Amino acid sequence: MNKRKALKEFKETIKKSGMKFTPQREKIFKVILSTKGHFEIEDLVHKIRSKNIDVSRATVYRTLDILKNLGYVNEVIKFKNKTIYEVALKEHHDHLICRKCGKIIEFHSEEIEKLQNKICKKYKFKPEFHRLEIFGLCKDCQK
Amino acid sequence: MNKRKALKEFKETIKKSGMKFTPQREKIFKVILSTKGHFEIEDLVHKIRSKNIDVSRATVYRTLDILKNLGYVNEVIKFKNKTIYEVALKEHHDHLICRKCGKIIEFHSEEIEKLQNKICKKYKFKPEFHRLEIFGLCKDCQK
DNA sequence: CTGGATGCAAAGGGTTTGCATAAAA
DNA sequence: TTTTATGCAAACCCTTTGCATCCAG
Repeated sequence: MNKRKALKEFKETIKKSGMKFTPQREKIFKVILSTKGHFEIEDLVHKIRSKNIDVSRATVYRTLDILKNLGYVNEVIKFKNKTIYEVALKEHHDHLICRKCGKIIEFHSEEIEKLQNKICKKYKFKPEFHRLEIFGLCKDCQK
Repeated sequence: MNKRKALKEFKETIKKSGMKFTPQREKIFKVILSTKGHFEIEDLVHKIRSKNIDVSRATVYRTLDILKNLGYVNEVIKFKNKTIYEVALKEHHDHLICRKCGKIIEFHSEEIEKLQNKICKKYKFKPEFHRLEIFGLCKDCQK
């Protein structure tokens, strides 16, 4: 999905949800769209500030919460009391997280997903989303 | 492993690591041993207080950190900025977490573990531990 | 004795919130 | 005009830390 289209869709969704489409929300959304991979709120605030865009930290937090509820971003993990997010536009995937350098490698395994569904069925549990994080040492940090 | 034995082993481990075996550490360890399933620090503090045991919150935090490093407890998840732990005496397992009532169901799948190892090999990643959390609605909360 | 452990209270750091003001609709 | 959003700063909450005191080894 291209950015123009995504923005338009976001505008409509926001309005349909009874909220207002403000310049701040537009700006935050745009910055997130241009973000590759994972980010934390502080990153966002700095990125926004460096573009001479005026949005308060509080608004960034409030908007992130909205974006999470609308499904535009996912909370990946709470690490050292900081929340790490990711843009939710790509396909679902899981993470290998290097304990040493912090690198995050994404992977996807249809086989694992299938096994998860099997387990949920067994417990009559209705899955909505999941997180699989494998911590360890990446290729470079094993040296 | 019974509690007496676990405590003895803990005492030895603590000493071997060059730390002191204090009454506070003993008390905290005992309370954790008698804990079934998951807990958060505040639970621990209250449990300890209700037994008229004097241990400061700071010491509980410091001891939990030691227990984590020694492998006696695992950090399960950070939820609403609170850390949830579990006793690490049982076999490794993963979690189904009910988004509505907060219930945590444990499961284990050897098949999933094997697939994970396969993936790590592919990325030349050396896994140390992992977390698989499936969020959704438990049997009761689907009604 | 002596160095690590404890308790207290204060500081930290990310996140949330109350309130007056601003601006979408 | 009405209602929701913003900005600011203060409040929150979990967690960490500095320091004087204590105590296990």
